[in-house]
Amino acid sequence: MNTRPPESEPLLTPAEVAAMFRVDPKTVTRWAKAGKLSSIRTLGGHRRYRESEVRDLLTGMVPEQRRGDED
Amino acid sequence: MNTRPPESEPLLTPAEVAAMFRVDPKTVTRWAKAGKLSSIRTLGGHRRYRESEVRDLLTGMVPEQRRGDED
DNA sequence: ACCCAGTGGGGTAATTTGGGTA
DNA sequence: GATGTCCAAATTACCCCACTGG
Repeated sequence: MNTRPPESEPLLTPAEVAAMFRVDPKTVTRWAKAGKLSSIRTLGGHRRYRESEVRDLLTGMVPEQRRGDED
Repeated sequence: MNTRPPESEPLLTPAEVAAMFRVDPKTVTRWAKAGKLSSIRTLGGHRRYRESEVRDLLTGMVPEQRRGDED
């Protein structure tokens, strides 16, 4: 059979991302529209999200400001 | 004169394309039926897809597909 | 010829989209 | 401003069984 599987980054469905963040799938869509989260489109127009990016966001590895601790 | 032998472009199975888009293999079949994705047929009737075309579709760099702006 | 994972064809649920609204 | 919800339409996922690919 095909011994050369094409390398592709794992993608997540809107429902999966929503479950990970404990938000409504619609909210995830808004994040994508706002450019806060990059998305890939299926040929039918549905969005898919990069698992690596979502994981980084969940871990708090955002390039934005990191909240410091107060004294 | 062309001294180049006909290089066969790498073909992908429905399952491989489906994995790249994170969709069901049947969905890829629908895309082919709808003409959104060109397909090659085996002598038995199974579909094969061009890897280059699939990659372009994934990247969004396709002349077709006029929808909303990117996210 | 047998095995069996994958595919085609069909039908039916489930999810997603987009807009408007709370 | 950011989320959640309701709605209709579109897209996708899952179910069957018969056939193909190797």
